[in-house]
Amino acid sequence: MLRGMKLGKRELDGKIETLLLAVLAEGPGHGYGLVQKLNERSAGLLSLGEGTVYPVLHRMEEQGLLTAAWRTGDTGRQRKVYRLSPKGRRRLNTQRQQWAGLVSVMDKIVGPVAEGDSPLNPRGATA
Amino acid sequence: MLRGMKLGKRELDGKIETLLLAVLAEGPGHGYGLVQKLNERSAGLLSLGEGTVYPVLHRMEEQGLLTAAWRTGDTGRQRKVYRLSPKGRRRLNTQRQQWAGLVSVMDKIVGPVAEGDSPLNPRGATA
DNA sequence: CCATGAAGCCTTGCAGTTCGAGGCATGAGG
DNA sequence: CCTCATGCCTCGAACTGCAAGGCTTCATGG
Repeated sequence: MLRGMKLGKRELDGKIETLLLAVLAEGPGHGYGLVQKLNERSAGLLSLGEGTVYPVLHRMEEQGLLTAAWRTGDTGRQRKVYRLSPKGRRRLNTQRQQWAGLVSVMDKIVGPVAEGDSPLNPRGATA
Repeated sequence: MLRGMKLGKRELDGKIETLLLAVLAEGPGHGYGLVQKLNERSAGLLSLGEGTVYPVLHRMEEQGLLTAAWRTGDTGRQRKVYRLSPKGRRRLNTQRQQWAGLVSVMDKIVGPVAEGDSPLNPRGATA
């Protein structure tokens, strides 16, 4: 099977924050779990390491987008559970708009992304 | 008219190369003109400076994606005219795929960009 | 003649981001 | 005891956009 190409190294630049905000908007979560959730949902296109995500979470907490609390999970293990703050929710909105803006620009200049033209389903691979 | 918010500072990260490839795929052009073309076509969302674009062009030329030639334009002025190389054309393809991949990931996790939800046409502004 | 502004090109330094490598601790299962 | 998965963290390298600044030529107006 023609494996979908992974995203380029810097393809994600600036988007990880948005992704985290979106996932946390569905409910609280801890770092390690968030990494897995993102990687799984991306259907193989993403393979983030923890070393990539943790600094982002710290930055976001520092900016007041997130609140963190230590919780003892089901396993009796200590986890740092992050929760979206009101400010974070607002940020998610503006991030969504900026993303829409980028899509708009790319559509105009690079051309729209055709249906079924994603790496998951490249043209000519399906017959 | 309700002006659409400009893109965030780093929103473009990594995409300028793609934009340039796409524009040059339509025909050769020189730096200064390319900057204007991009800014105009973006309908106000982009406002790139030359200091941003020139280094990218140099990098791309160095990588063999572009070929450059000094030409005397209509005004009798010297211009450095860039032209897409075969390698550049291939790169454009992979860039398009990666972009499609990113769109796919963002769709899955952040949610799809609704029609007319771009900063150019925000919801609730159109009647 | 001189000033101004637009067309054109360029470089340098700063700041922000991802990523890989690496390190530390706990609990479960062999 | 050892190893693997969970779970957290930090550091340095590499890349990128951006602002600021500088250079030259041509056309226009005073």
